[in-house]
Amino acid sequence: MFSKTCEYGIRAMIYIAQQSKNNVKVGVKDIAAGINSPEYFIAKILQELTRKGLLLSFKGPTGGFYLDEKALQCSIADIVKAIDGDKIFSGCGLGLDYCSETKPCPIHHEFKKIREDMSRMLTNTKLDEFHEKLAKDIGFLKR
Amino acid sequence: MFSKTCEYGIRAMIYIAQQSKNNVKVGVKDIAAGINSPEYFIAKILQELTRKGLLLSFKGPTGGFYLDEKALQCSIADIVKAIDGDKIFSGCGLGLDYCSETKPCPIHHEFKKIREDMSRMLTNTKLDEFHEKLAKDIGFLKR
DNA sequence: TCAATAAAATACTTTTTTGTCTTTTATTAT
DNA sequence: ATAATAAAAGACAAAAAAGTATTTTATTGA
Repeated sequence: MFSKTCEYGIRAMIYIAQQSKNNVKVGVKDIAAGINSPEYFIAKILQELTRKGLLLSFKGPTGGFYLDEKALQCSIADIVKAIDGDKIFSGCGLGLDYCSETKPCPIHHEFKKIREDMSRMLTNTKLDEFHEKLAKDIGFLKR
Repeated sequence: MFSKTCEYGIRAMIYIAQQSKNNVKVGVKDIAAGINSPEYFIAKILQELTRKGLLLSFKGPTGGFYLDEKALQCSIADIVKAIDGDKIFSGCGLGLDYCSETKPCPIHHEFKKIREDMSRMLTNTKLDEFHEKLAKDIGFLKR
């Protein structure tokens, strides 16, 4: 469904959202341990998300990654688009470049509904939901 | 969504299903041209599907790939499982190994419905549907 | 029988994805 | 000022996916 990069990215963003409850910035090491991902790899992913403006960061001691009120409005769909692009939202299920309503592939219409449901779900799920969630849920971002 | 290998595989199977209307075996070259895929690559994929019993083939002159009545009962889901495995049907959206009903990831329940819809759709779509379809539809398997 | 045909098997190359490591830059607290 | 900290940047390595080419085996029709 999503690339590994994207899976790690979503998990990290949810983790950071949860941790941002108490306005605390979290470091890469902490995040990697929290979501069970390779440390250097997630670092690269988070830097990319920061560059794209979905995530905030601060260098130096007491630094780390964090989300402010505005960034917490980010949806899972935003993260997926930033990392995997929008193939999953608009691409043809059979990989055809010019598949469309007027020139549909054999399973275009069946796929459409599923893509729309997924798109809606990912768009409606925002990081601030996880911000509210209790600390015990964090464990479920690992393994 | 699916790997490139899987996309080509599905397209080829649909193409063969359509061509099997008149009990004609189709060769790799014909299939590659028909679905606009790399020739050697689709050959390898079809051999794998044949080995797994989803597709029938015959060597030598007048040989090629074909589907009999039984093989035409194959669903898109069967093809996906044979090529990409069942990650898309049962795997966690965030890539967690032990995500489950009792230990769900933060978006487990939202994902569940989508996975189920997709699974149902792919399972209910069988190759013999395409077998019935008109020849003009074939163009929509390319590009 | 034998030349032609077409899939099967297999080896190989390229590209993309995933993952690791080192150096640089910004920031803080002493 | 400066030592410590943590992200940013960028180079590098390994693994997986995608794609290509060659050789072998089975089958047919002349």
